[in-house]
Amino acid sequence: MGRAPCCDKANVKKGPWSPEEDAKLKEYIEQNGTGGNWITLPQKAGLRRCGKSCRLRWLNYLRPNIKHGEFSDDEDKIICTLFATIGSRWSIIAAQLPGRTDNDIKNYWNTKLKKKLLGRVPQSPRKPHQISPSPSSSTLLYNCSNNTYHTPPTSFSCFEPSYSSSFSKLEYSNGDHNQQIGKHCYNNFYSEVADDNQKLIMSSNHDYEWSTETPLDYGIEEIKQLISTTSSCNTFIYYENNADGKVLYY
DNA sequence: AACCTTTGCAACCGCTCCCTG
DNA sequence: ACAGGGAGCGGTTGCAAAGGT
Repeated sequence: MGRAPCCDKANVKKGPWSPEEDAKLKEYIEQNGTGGNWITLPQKAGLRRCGKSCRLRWLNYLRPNIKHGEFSDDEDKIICTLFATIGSRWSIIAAQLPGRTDNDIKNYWNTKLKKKLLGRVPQSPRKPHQISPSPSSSTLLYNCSNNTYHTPPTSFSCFEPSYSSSFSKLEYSNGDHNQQIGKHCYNNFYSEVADDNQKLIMSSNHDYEWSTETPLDYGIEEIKQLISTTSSCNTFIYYENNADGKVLYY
């Protein structure tokens, strides 16, 4: 026996929203707010929709100040930077891009930005390195101070990043131990490419800029070796599912 | 012009988180 | 401390439009 459905599936409409439904939802929320209860909202608003569907429609399309259309270069850079840092935490990334929704960014990443990046990165013939045991999060942190791999607590989910206004510094704090694990990762910050031969580099003074330095397209062993000779590096993140085995190196 | 393939995006699904009783 | 339920999130799907043959 599974969990109870959030709504009466038989009596809710699915699929694209009509202009009439949009108008009803918008009018209701503008007059009454969401009331903090999406489940009962559709009934109150006179809509035959699931509450989750209403919430999604409002957040992604109807709410004020939604920005549609092309993403700017600056937005691209921010998305790339944050994706390289925190992965597919679209809601967090969206929070840094006013007017953009997580769904928008996710779609943009999956359909355009990822291809744009991958298309410009020479595919490595190297097979992805396997690390065991593999974490459920597909993310490993390597700490060269003690030569060990570890998984971020609950796959980063217990981390709440705080960003400075310029995104030049990100910090993660662990709620239980108040650790600031992420901060030291940003010396020699390194991210994915945005243009031919270009790399987004975050320097030790926490500024970032597009650079034409040689790409860091290494395997795990090479990275480990590199780390052992690079004093400024403490940590890198290895995305195990990365198709071509690339490492995001910090 | 007709058909097929690709692309882009809105929306759904199912899971986890978190709040409340 | 625990269970239940709603909110929020990320992955995935479906479909219309655009592009290619």
